[in-house]
Amino acid sequence: MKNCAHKHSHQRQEMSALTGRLRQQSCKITGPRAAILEILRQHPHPLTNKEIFASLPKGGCDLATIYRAMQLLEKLGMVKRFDFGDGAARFELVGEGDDGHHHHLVCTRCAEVVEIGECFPSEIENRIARANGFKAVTHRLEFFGLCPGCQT
Amino acid sequence: MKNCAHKHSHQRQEMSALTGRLRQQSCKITGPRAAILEILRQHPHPLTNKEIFASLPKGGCDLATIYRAMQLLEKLGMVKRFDFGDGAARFELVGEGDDGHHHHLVCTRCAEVVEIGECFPSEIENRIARANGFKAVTHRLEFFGLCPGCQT
DNA sequence: TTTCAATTGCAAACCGTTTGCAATTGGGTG
DNA sequence: CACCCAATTGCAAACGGTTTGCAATTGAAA
Repeated sequence: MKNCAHKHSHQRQEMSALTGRLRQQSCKITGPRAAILEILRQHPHPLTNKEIFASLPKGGCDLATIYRAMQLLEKLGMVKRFDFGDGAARFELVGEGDDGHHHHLVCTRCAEVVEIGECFPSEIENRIARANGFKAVTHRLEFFGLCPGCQT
Repeated sequence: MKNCAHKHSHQRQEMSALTGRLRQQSCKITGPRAAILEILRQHPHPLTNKEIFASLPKGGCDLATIYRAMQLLEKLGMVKRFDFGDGAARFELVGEGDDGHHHHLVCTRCAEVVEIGECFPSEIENRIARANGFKAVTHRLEFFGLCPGCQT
């Protein structure tokens, strides 16, 4: 299955590399898209569409455009969608060749997010898949707790 | 942390035990609530509010009432909320004394759900918590894949 | 049976997300 | 460099799940 042992290279990707990936798919490099990619580049953390919207330079673009851009980027594998269970999707830029699979530790009080290197042991996942006859099994895993600052 | 080794006793709970738990909290045993508990008793699987609504005998109750009932039951720990990432919350009855913590394997095509006995190793969870100074750490974990019948 | 807080139904409000459509625009082409 | 058209955007309306205000209803304690 998935290999979770690799480092999640969070070194900022070059803008040219990002736009190149778009161009390869005959997608236009528009103002809104460039601005969105720039925001994602600057925030190595999962961002909601609304947060991206708020971070956009004045006169940014429509919220709907961000939703559409994130759908596109996700489909192209340039962005990974995360779900912290609060009803809002979050996105993180993914390195080329990487699948972006990793997990987070989220503070249930202040929403601080820490990226986690650990992953669910694939031997166990494989066993679960086999035991139930499932194929192409992945998992969604997030941790929740109280961060140092929020422990009363 | 959590003990994941116990069996998830899915033997149906007595209706009287359920209503008793409600009564203890000075909550009324109303028609809608009894009907909802009955549905949950009969379905040892995560159900959405809409599914509960649809399973209700004719002339059931308002959808809003179900939402309110599930909120109450969750607060009382009688029901556990699950999130399969499709935007709809799902609920399962929880045995008395149990915390209901467990996971599922969900078919991404037909939505079949299998309950999983395995859990994320608590030693690893503890290590993650300690390493980041977090307290009271839990996790949300679900598996997704193609069930035997959906593998083309 | 009386009584009152708890609960319900209904409709409107909310929130994140999607979509139809006309206007705009990137970027390959001549 | 001007042209052209498919790709993209803004805007507003629609959507699906969930919540809420309020007046009417109802358990169950006394």
